[in-house]
Amino acid sequence: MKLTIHEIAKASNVSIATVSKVLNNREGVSEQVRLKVLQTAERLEYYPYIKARETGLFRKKAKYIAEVFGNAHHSLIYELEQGISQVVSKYNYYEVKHFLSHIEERNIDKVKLFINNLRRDQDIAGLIILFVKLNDKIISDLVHHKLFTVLVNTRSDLASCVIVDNIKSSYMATEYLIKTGCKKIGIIVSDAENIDVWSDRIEGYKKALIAHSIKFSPDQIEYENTFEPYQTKLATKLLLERNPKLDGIVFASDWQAYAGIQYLKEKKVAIPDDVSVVGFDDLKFNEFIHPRLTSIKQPMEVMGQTAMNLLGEMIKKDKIIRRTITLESNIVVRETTRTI
Amino acid sequence: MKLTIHEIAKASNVSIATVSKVLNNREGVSEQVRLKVLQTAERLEYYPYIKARETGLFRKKAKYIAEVFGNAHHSLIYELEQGISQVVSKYNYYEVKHFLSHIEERNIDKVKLFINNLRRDQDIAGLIILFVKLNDKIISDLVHHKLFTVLVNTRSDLASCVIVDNIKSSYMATEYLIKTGCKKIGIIVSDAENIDVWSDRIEGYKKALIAHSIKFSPDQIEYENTFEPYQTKLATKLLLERNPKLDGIVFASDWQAYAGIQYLKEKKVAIPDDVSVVGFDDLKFNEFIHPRLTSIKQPMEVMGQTAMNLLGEMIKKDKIIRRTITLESNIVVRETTRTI
DNA sequence: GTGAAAGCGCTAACAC
DNA sequence: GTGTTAGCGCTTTCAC
Repeated sequence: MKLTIHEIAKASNVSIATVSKVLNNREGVSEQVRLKVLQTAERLEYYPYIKARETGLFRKKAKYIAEVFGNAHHSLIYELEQGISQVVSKYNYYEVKHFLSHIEERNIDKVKLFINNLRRDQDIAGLIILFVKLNDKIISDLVHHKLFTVLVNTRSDLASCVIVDNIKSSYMATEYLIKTGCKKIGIIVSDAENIDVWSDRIEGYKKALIAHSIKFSPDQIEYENTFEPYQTKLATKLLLERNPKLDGIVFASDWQAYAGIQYLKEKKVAIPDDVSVVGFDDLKFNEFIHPRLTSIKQPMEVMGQTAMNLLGEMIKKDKIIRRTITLESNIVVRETTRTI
Repeated sequence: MKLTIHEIAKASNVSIATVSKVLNNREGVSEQVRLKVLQTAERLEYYPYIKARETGLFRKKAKYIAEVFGNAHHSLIYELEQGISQVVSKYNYYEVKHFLSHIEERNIDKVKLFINNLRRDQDIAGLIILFVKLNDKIISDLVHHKLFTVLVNTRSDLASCVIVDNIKSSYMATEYLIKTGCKKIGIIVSDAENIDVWSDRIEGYKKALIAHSIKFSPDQIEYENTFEPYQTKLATKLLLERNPKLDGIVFASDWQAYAGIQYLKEKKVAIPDDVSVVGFDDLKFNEFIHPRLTSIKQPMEVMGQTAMNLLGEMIKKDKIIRRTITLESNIVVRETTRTI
């Protein structure tokens, strides 16, 4: 913290201005001086104090992208982050600060407070918020402060969003079960309020049943928020007890499906013949579980790329863009469902 | 970027010094003025420019912890990060910047360069390097620059380390197979050079064989670096072909074990009776795979906590500590091994 | 080709 | 209680 350009200026018998020029590869310095300065800088192991550099008039633009993650399986976070990073490196002077809200004890209010505070950080070039449902007030505040923001996996009319149509995806999952002959289909889903994903998946599920004239009753929905295998098995048990003729289950996440499948296997329920199962997320493990899990795959990596590209566009044009990009999901058919 | 204390000073008819006092809750301002300033600040939506604040003489201490991750399964990264964050929040003025090197295309040189560059960032309070094997030069540079550093999952005499004894862990895994009756044990392991973990696991494996007077030949080692299921299955195939009587396999990671198990099942090899299997990492998924995977569990979360505590101690005492903390691992016995 | 001086936004002595 | 002023470490005119 002590070594400044002054020291190295003195040591090289030049002015601080000259040192600055050399260190920044500016013109107008004789090769001789340039070398001398460079050498003493090297010798003294001088490193510029970046913040000071950035405080000046000549201040560089804001420099980093902040990502704020809500609750999600870390596999998804990982893939999303991969996508973001790939694109960020193209705008290569940005770094990414990564904030995880589940670290904050899943406390959505803390997340909101945190995001609000982010506005104060004038070094943020842009913000990507993932898996966090914000109210309109916060979003409009962000927009109002011209903090470029892209929402991933939540919808809002007030900001740019990158989403997959979860209603459609869930419709697809449910319809696939119907087409493979399921007559009585249940759904196990979280109702944590922080993201639209869950409610959308319920809606898509219902729509599919209705579209195929299949009776629906609220009994066919089981809510499970903990994502603990034990709890999920319990949820599966309850769902089955309430619906003895159940022959298909949509799990709103693969991780929950694993526990559900385990329960079914323990009860000697044949999968897919007695009960078929579809999950969501298409985790890599799906290939290893038995039977291999049919699941809805969402293009997480691409979503990350898309979000960052959109953000990059805003930053470049220095203008808020309000665009909703909906990406397609697809069903990866494996062994927990019968063939059509 | 425009609104500074000058503007709000002018708007409130006071000096910038007064504004600064109010905004920093300093004494010596009349309630009247304080209120007025606060109100105009609110009205004009002023936020202090943090960097300028930190550039002054009065400069705050360095403010963040940098984590640099090498290659590891994201489950492990997640747990480690959890541990770090839990402790960081106790030193609550620190934030964590999180850097992932696999984003950098697994290029270890880039990681090293990156870490070297980190020295320049005088705002770093401390550095936690995980799953990256650094040469002595870099480490001594870090130390020399008084950049407080803790290494996780790699050893070095030059810096503080938090590790588990992988030789011992692997010995434990191998010995367990021996005790359950395995006579011919192979190991499938990565030989990526970036961490000691792999070589240690080979060493522990060999030691166990020797200790129990079991013949070892290099044929019993199969290297697999890609972590691709297909490649790992191939590795398993090769290992079995070279060692027809093989009745036990140590996989140096659970993820690889999954693929290996899948291969064995495809070949109708009974697990654990024909071939027993032990993995490393104790991923959560182990409960769901069939047969449930026996694995060596390492206390990732605790390692994160320990590393951050150690770093915190250095920062607090403003002094480099060179301490190696070795945590214990344990074997979680499930169904891929026979009972003793 | 080189250096003096101003200024970035902020805080903290120290006058008034 | 309030304002004046110096200074943080750096870059950038603009004279010399």
